[in-house]
Amino acid sequence: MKVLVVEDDQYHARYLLDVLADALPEVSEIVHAADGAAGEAEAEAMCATAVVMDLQMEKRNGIEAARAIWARRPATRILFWSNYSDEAYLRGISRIVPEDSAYGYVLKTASRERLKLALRAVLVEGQIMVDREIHRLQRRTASPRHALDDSEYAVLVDLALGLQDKQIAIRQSLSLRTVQNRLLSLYEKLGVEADPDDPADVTTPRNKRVWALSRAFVTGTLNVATVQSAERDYQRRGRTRR
Amino acid sequence: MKVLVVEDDQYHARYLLDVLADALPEVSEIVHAADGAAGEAEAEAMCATAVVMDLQMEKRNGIEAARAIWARRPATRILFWSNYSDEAYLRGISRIVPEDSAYGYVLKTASRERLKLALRAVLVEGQIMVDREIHRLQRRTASPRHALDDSEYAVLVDLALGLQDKQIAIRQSLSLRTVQNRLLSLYEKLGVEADPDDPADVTTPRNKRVWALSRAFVTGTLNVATVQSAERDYQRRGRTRR
DNA sequence: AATTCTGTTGCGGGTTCCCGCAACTGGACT
DNA sequence: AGTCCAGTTGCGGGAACCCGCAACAGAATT
Repeated sequence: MKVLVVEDDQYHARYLLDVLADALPEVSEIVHAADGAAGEAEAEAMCATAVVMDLQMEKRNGIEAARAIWARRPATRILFWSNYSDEAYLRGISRIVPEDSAYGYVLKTASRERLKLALRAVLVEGQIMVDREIHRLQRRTASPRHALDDSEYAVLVDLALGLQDKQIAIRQSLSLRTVQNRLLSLYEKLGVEADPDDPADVTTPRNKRVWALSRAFVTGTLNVATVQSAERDYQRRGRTRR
Repeated sequence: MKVLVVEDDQYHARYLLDVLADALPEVSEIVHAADGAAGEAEAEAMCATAVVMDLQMEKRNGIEAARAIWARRPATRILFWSNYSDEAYLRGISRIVPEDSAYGYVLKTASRERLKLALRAVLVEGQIMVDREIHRLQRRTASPRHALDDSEYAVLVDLALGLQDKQIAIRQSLSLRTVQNRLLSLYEKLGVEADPDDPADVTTPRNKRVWALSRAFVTGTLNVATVQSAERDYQRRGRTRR
């Protein structure tokens, strides 16, 4: 069995290689790639069936790399290993994971034992394994209170690009007023609303649009990697076409 | 000599303690704190004269912790050790470093040798030492092209809070129109401007306000920690007073 | 079939935003 | 003094934004 490790932090990579050798004696070959692009190329070159993938990397983040790998070989087993229990990352992953393929998500704060367990469960046994911490986040995301449904999320991303309501409406094939309704529920769910007890908030209310974006970043609903991807996507799709 | 290490990533902390013991044999006591708040308390308790500080930590970030420590003991020598060459962090640091106190900034990507060198230079010799990578950023920040002048930065932070022009004007003691001028230069420096070749950008231009905020996050001019601090500050100052 | 609910859409108005134009200030250089 | 220049401020208008109100459709419930 051949395992590919994609991780740009040298200390984490060393630790990971160590645990990997320890936990999975049946591994015949371990390759280490130091960024997403290299990981993609290496996965193709070595025909990796199992990958351990960091999410936050300089050149090309783990989600984009995983999507590319899965596009070629949907059966590849990928264990994501990350610092952050970031909603934006989670949303990104659940969006790209193919049907019937094994994957996992372990936080870097997990113990060595739990990491070993996850490595075996996902890479060898082909199970799905998600860190309990993450799973809690997934619950919360699915709960009605602060949940962002997919269409709301799409509007949020367009908002982050700075698009105005009309353009969002066109891109999402909705009417202007509907987009504005989505924005209203976004504001509510992100906790963007004037405090009735604060006179300043009432007389000159805050700009909800930027406030919402700000809160989306702070709460981890949105992150920089997501926005960058969206921007690239917009440059390609939104402008050359149409 | 007593050294305090404030670092919440266990692997990095272990590595750091190892290098520290190796590089500085004259150290009599090494204490490790796992987050900013604990670091602050520990610095006070052990009368630390030298600190190695991570920037990005869960509970309380390194900048706030450093400010608290320096407020009590301005002579404390602090070496910041961080993953990111983030403009927002750099700006935060240069804002709080006292006159005549030693500090340093080393990236986690630096070699073991360079880290040892920095440890000795800052903690023992009391020099100022900034990673070349960071220094380049500082240059760029100081260069006229993309530089954000302090007052512009203040306006950017207020914008991130969602304040409208009028309120920013009040907080900064400026006229409305001047704030708008600051915003104009912000837009320019953050690269927020319609592309004349793109018909979509011309007919329905993007919302500059949110676009600028978005770019500020992507370029690292602003980060989540900064916005959170600003929000706390606003809740306290902007509303109870006035 | 009647009804409630949820999501979508149009309309209209009050507000903020973006920014061109013009005037004024204070400092720097000739 | 004269002149230039960068920074600040007022004015005004067109566009976008926020959102209450109301109508309508389809799905679910009774």
